[in-house]
Amino acid sequence: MNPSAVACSNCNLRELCMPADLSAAELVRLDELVTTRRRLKRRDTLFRNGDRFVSLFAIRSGVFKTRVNAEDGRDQVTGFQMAGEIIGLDGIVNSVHTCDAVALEDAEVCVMPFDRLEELSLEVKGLQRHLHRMMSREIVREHGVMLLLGSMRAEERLATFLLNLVERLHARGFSRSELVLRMTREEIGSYLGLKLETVSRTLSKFAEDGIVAVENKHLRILDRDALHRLVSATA
Amino acid sequence: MNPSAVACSNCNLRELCMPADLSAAELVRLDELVTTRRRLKRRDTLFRNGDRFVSLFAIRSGVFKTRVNAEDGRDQVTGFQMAGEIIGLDGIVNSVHTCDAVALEDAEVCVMPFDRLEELSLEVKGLQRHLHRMMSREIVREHGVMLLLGSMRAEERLATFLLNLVERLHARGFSRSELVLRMTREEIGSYLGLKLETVSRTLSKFAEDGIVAVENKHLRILDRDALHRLVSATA
DNA sequence: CGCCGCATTGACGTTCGTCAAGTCTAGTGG
DNA sequence: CCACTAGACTTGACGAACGTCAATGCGGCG
Repeated sequence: MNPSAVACSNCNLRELCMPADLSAAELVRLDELVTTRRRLKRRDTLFRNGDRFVSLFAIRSGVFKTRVNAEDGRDQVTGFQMAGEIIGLDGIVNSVHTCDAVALEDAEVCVMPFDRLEELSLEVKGLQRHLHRMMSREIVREHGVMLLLGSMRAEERLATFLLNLVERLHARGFSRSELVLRMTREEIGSYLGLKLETVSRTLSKFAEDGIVAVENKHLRILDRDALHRLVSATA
Repeated sequence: MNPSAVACSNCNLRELCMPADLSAAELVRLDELVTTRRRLKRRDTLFRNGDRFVSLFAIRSGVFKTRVNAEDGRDQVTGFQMAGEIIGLDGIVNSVHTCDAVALEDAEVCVMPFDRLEELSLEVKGLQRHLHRMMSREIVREHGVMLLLGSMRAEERLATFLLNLVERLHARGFSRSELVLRMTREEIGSYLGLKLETVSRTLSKFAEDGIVAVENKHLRILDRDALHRLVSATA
């Protein structure tokens, strides 16, 4: 792999996964941090519950899911991550990963050894701040998921999910009305605390109501406002 | 307030909320960080959704709840926090708090101005590491809540909740079998994604089955194993 | 001592899960 | 390149778990 290919300094995703306000000198330091990349194929796991935690990973391409496992085999999808997002933060506390990260399509990640990241962030204040903000953002995101799981009905959950997904895709240059679902109905259901049949039925209902057009994994949002109304509907 | 009273160096909760392996010199620095405390009465809010984020808070005494608000007025309790735990991490990402923190009983917190905490953690590596671990721990905790909300039935949720609560109290020197619920049934329900009636009914059922003895807010665990079995029961 | 918030319990309704049948799709191997 | 198959999806019928609504009891605080 060509060294210049793993430089943050000329990565078009830098603004997404790294702090914006670094000096040229600091950027050079950053390139020392991210020295390797890793390619994954669909269904490959980036890390697994129980794996020793060594690195955080910045997603360069592809979509991942993270999931936690219950003792009895049930599992819960805790998030879907895409380009520019960081995964592995769960491993920091005990140096062990506590969830699985699985590629939903062929993907590539930047490997960021965490001990080096910590050392570097002692010297580069902007990096330290960035790391704190990333972790805080994840905490806030999970608050939102708790709200969803704890108090929303199926239609609201799915509407919230679709709007969030398309918004994040839009931030990456994709359409605000069309998207491809990289995950199965079952994975969506696990994330939303619903069974796959309920996800399917609810999507069909949205389609009937003219809110979306569904064709397998391809989805078109026909009535954004209707989706928004569903989200803020009084139960 | 007597200055010595706000020193981490002689605080009996230090091992809970601060790193264990600080040198004497580092401990002195720590005392510079935590200069004020704040007392709250029952129902007082420590911070509110929308408040500017300035400080993290370490709980010295009392129990808090944090909750997020939906636009339509619904809310979701995201956690109950007790002595030695840190609240306010949600505010870091955008310098604005995104949830409310409410005292469930008279309480006292140590105020840790976050800009100073960040500066100090540039110099005290153990403190930096500690901050990272705290945030990661919160992320992992929330994964557990997502699993609970997304895939457990009412009895499992409540059993999980009670075991977690009594375990944390035990770590603070309290009984492993007796506890006082500082929160209402409604607050428990909000946290667990259940209605207060369901919480009440489920508690009554546990009492009927001889698993717990309930008298208002006072609760005695009579059969720990039964609770554990409920948690790991295949749905 | 009285009131108000909290809790309990019952009857009933709704939403979503379960089970099942059948179609479709995409990936695999001949 | 096509046929085959396993997984993914849809849809329906039914049931269980939990929510809703309502009545009542209780206890702590002013």
